[in-house]
Amino acid sequence: MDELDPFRDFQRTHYCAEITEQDIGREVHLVGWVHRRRDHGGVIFVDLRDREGTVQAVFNPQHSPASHRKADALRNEFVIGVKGKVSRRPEGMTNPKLKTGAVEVMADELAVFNRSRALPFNLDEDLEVEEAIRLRYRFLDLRRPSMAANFALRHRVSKITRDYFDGLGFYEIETPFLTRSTPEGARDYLVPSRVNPGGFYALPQSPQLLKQILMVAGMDRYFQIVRCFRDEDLRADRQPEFTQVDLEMSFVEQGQLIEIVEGWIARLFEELLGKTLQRPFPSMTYAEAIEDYGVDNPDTRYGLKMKDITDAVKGSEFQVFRQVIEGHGIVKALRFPGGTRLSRRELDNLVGMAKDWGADGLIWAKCTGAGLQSPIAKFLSQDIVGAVIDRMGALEGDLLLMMAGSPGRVNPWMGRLRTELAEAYDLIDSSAHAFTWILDFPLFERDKEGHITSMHHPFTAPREEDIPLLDENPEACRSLAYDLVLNGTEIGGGSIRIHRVDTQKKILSILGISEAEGEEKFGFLLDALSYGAPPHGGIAFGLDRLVMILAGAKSLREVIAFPKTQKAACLLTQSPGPVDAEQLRELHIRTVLPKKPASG
RNA sequence: GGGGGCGUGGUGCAGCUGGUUAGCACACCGGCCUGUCAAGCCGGAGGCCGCGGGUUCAAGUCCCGUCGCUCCCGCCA
Repeated sequence: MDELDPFRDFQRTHYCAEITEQDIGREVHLVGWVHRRRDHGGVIFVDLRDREGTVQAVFNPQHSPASHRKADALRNEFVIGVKGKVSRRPEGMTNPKLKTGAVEVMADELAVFNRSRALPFNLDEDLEVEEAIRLRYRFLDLRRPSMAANFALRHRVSKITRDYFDGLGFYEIETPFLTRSTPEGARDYLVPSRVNPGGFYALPQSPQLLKQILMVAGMDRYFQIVRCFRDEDLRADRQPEFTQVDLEMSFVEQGQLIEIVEGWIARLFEELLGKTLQRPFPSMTYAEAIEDYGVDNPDTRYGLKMKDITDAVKGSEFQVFRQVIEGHGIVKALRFPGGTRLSRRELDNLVGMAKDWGADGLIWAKCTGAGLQSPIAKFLSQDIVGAVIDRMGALEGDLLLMMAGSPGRVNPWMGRLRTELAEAYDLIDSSAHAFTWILDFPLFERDKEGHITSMHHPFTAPREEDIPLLDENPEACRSLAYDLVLNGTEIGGGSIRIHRVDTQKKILSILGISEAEGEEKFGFLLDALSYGAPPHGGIAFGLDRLVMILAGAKSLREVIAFPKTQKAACLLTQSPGPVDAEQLRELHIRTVLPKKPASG
């Protein structure tokens, strides 16, 4: 076996990708990985790669017989050092695809610091490789230039974020990971306490209460780039541990906070994408979002807004409409311009899709010169057809898609139909970045069991003018909560908080949390609020989601160095894994595994 | 918890209504080659078709179960 060279007295002078025509004639010392080797029998080319990119090293037997001989043994991903002079590539040999394509390094010396086994997958091509393999060999996957670029971007997002908030007088303050479980929200990750038998810490879902306490503590402006944990099922845009840009300010109102956040986002886009964002960002109320888009995170890169046509179809002969309207349901419609070109098969697919979601049906109607062409046309009088066309602003060639049912079901389904249509018929400008603030969220909502819960969280302040509603009709009460949506993804959300202890107690009581329970779970907050808490509010952003969008990635896993799989496992470290019985004993823990069906 | 997709040499894929020797590209190994850059040419090695069961004369192919990865619903700001 060939000897490896010691790494000694080898001072790197440049990153590979930094070599330019300015360096021609200069001696450079480079280190990195063999990205690819091309052996022509005589001359050998090696694309030498480091974090920043690649440069071509040339091993010529006439120029340096010893290093040429040594280069013969190089293979992909060997770790080497090259000393040599930068030269201009011969006429016609430049590679315009490479940043360093006009130059090359004529190798005088080659040092081989380490070898590599044959690779489990190809690193350089943007071929799709099964994600399980990429994750298992994440150290190789991350060497791919596109991944390196994602982390360079992520670093710059963090750096700009720190600089921006520092510039506005925010303190970066750390909050504990070992904290206590609070009700509401997501499932907690729990950590058993060795010294307190039977006691558990919870990893924070967000530093919510502690940042409010920091405001009470007079810190005035706080921010943190902080890991948060939620033990819920994963999605392409949801990991069990994720990073928030979390901030909180005292003596602030919604408008001012929004302005500060927009300044930050605009700076990120300006510096990272060279894109100037129009400010202020557009906004709509929660009620408008639901009315027009069916969801509270509308993708505003395209139209296809929907409209309520309940009153227009009232009195129709169509049984489904009649029954729904009698049952206080709604009928909503969406206009797809030019949609009459859809074939019967395509329409059936749309209907089938809606039924897969659980919808009772989806009704289509083509606007033709001869009126509405639809399976339900015979149930609709001329008056009703006229009213619908009028309401929808439908033109000849348009397709109308209608759904009837309770608002809680029809709105999200129509919202989903809208995105499916936009995707299927290519209505999305993928280069666009459409921001929308969603304002005036309801303070409360009802869960499946009919219990009243906080829409945002229990510390969100009601709108001043809606406070009287707390007693009469809490569900109509709007809050001072706000979300920022980008291209249909919620990237941040926050609120003005309750700073009066009496209001906070009232909210808890509406939520059905008894005084004793409130005292036990949030006593420290109630205490803090009663010692001169300043008016305050804040917001938190999903850093991973933001970086994902900036990087144009389809999954969070592309911008997280060591992400979890959908089953919340790390394929690199094989976590979660078993622990010793002794460790469990110390923690006063006994595991009870689910029963498996008896085998044999 | 539920629904969809995928699983075939190291990687990416093909393999028809079940049929005899499982194919292609890249990677790998050996050889040739002094200007390539996804180098090229010649040759070679490499497969328990995820795993288990079933149907059948016969299963990569059909059925059931299971495991893994993934997308979505539920859940989650």
